[in-house]
Amino acid sequence: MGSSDPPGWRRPRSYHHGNLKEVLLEAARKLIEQYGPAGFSLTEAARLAGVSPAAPYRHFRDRDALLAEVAKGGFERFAARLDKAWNNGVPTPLSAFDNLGKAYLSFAREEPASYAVMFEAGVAPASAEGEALPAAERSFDVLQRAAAALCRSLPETERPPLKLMSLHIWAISHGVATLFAQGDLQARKVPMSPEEILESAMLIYLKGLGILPGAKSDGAR
Amino acid sequence: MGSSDPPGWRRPRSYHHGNLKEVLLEAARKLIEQYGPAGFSLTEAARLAGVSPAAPYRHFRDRDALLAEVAKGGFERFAARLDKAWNNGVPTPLSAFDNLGKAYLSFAREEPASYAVMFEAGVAPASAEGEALPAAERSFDVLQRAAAALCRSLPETERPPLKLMSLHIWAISHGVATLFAQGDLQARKVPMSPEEILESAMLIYLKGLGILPGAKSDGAR
DNA sequence: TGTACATCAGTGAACGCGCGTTCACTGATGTAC
DNA sequence: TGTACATCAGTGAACGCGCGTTCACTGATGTAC
Repeated sequence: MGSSDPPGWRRPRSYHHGNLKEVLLEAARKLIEQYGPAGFSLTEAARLAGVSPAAPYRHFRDRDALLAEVAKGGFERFAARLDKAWNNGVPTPLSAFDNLGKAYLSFAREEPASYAVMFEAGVAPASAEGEALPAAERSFDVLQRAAAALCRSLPETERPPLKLMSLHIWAISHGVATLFAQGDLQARKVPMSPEEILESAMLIYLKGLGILPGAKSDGAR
Repeated sequence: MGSSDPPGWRRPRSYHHGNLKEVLLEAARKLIEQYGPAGFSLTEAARLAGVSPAAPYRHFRDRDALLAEVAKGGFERFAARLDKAWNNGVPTPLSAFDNLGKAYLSFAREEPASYAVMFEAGVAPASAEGEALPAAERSFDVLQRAAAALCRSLPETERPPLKLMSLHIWAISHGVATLFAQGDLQARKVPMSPEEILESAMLIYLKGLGILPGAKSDGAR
């Protein structure tokens, strides 16, 4: 009936796949998850998508272009999830910050391939022409806005340099994510969950900044 | 004159190389630094060492065995350097801890290939049979001893779980090392050195634990 | 000190394989009239 | 509504390449006597 098909999604019919680009990206992510960014093969991704090895070249200039799109898509979803989790610091900056950390870890766990391509390989994400801020910077921007909001409870003279604080938060999150939350060699005999490790580290860090009150024994004072 | 040659080191003569194993490991590290652990090729390492592609098989069972030895050697040097930097907490735990962090970063910078194979790829380091504690655990053990020493100034009731604190320290160091200190895409438009980032993060973290005194404005109290 | 011989550490040619990429092609789709 | 045609998105065969690995080999080294 309708003259226009529903955009983006079609059942694979016969000759024309209709959905190949997205399917190839997903196949690539699956392969990268197993073999790493350098171990991934365009031919095998095509095989996994059920098309001939030449088919991907209708959608990507070459192997590197596909990898770059994996990174780009990853950064976009990453930025979106962080932003949503932060939720403008509502209801409170502290609870929102906790959500932000959890979102960071769950992205790294659910999309380990994207995360690896984004931060590990020397792959520069394909910069979409029309985009003002690359998604990578939008991700970092969420962290920076969170840091700023957390600092607002502090007298101005005691606030740390915003950029530096954001880098700290990023480094701690990234460290926990890559050491403990990445799939493969999961459970390094570590009895705690990545979320517990990250949250406790952040609590101590925020205490160190004076954003949270100090040790419990101090409460009696 | 002497009936026994100096062990380990000989000038490459003709047919017998004398030093091939170590040279191959170094060539591998150089290649991994450029192309990553999965992009490294045994054939090219042999070429770089100036021997035929079959020669490596006199020293390593296969490609994976060489990679595992890169990891093992890396962990050994890593543990040794951390241990030396920590120096049993002398002269003071705080200054020694600072040295420890710097040693962590300089290892990651000077041996990025080793560091990548150690922590990035799914490579299990070849466990030398006679060794009690694998070098990987000895590395972590240095962090744990440092954490313990730092905590000694704290009343027992306020000490954090040692293991957790060590994981925090590891995660922060690893995060800074992989995001900012690894060679390739150096300088992510970050105006600070990795050392500055790590040290400032650690200072705040230690303040949060009560090991260091709080914010300056507190000093007047 | 000299010789015989086992062992060690290389060579170089060859193999089968999967990869990235290209090419001329063809079937399906969408649009103009 | 129907037909002609341009365009899009696939096919499948082929290429050259570098890789990991093996094999029979050979030159150098070290040891026994």
